[in-house]
Amino acid sequence: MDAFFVSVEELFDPSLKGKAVVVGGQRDERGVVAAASYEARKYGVHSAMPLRTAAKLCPHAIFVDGHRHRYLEYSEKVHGVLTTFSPLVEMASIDEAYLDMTGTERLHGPALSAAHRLHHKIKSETQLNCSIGMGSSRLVAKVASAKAKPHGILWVIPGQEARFLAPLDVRDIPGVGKVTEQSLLKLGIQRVGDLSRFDDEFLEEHFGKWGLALAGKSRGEDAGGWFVNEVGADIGAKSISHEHTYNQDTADVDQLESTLMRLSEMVGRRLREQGLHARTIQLKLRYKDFTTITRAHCLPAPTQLDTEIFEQIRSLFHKNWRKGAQVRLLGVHAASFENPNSQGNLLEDGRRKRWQQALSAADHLRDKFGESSVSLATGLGGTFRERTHENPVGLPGKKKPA
DNA sequence: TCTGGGGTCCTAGGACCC
DNA sequence: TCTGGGGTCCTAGGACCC
Repeated sequence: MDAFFVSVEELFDPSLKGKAVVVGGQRDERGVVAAASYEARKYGVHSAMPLRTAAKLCPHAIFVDGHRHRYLEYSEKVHGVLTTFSPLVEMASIDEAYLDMTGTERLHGPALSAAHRLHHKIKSETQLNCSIGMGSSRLVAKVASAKAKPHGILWVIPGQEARFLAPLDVRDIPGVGKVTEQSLLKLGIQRVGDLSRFDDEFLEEHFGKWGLALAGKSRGEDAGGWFVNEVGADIGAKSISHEHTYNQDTADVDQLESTLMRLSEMVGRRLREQGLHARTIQLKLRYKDFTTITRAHCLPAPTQLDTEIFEQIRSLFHKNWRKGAQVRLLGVHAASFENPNSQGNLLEDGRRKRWQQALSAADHLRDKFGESSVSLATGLGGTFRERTHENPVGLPGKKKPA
């Protein structure tokens, strides 16, 4: 999708159309640009740039908060259209998908004309622009769609893959970021064509497994461990996490613990929604100076309970936090999903079951009355922080009896 | 310029086991 | 008396993507 978040926001507020728009937060907030309109990009604004930098580069830009649920809703609409073109659809992200069009000629005609009809249908059904890349591998299709933007279609004819890629910057290869680009530059490799002239063994020596993948990519192949699945073989999530960056760094234990409780609840809730049980619980801690640590603990049995997650997180936090140090960010991460093997002792099982019931009741209440309607007390001196719509992470406020 | 949030994959070392 | 080789699991960190 082209400038997806911006385009969706324009549907909700048509006055944004044609203007410099930055999605991701307000101009004076801590945060980065999630998406910028083409108008804003003219001023050098791009995604991942700090909001404050964007405000300096483009002072007249309109800053809009992100609305994830809106994007998910439109992503689902797009997905609906895609499935009418091929049964093999793989959503690669919220605004990106691969379609395997092999064998659809009888139904949709030649792939290029199918692409044109898809282009039209996406626009008429969602009012959004997209770009389409066509190729014999995912890599080629993805790079082609990037080159087709905005609102274009680009077909790389089979056999022409290497020729299409050769003049492009290595940075255009998905997976090559700043670091890899610099390492390649030191070897005199700037374009994909330069890369393809080195043999596989040389690249493997320098970059290990990744070097071998790079060699394949320079020829337009997916091989190398990144894109080996069949299109449409969508795999479930491997981890679930939530994190929060404070607008002001803090060293207030109550506030920090309150945030960890909240994040644990959010992770627990999503585990239950997806019927998952996690064995590894990880804390993320970023200090004022941006140094970041992660500390994980592996549970004897997988869990989806807020209380068990928070218990681990709380202990990891107190074992690792430099007392009094200003904290910028906290995160809670759950991974190593396993089936719960209920062979613990019966007493524990009964206790867990009751928690399970209490939590799904709480989940229901949150569905009905909003996120802030239910919370577990953190048990800090018999009080908890009130959370309101304006104060979603439980910043210090008036205290209520637990 | 002062750096979000939610993910995936890879590397590497240590513990532990046979 | 000073040591192998293969495997798995756990933990920490980092590159990268949208």
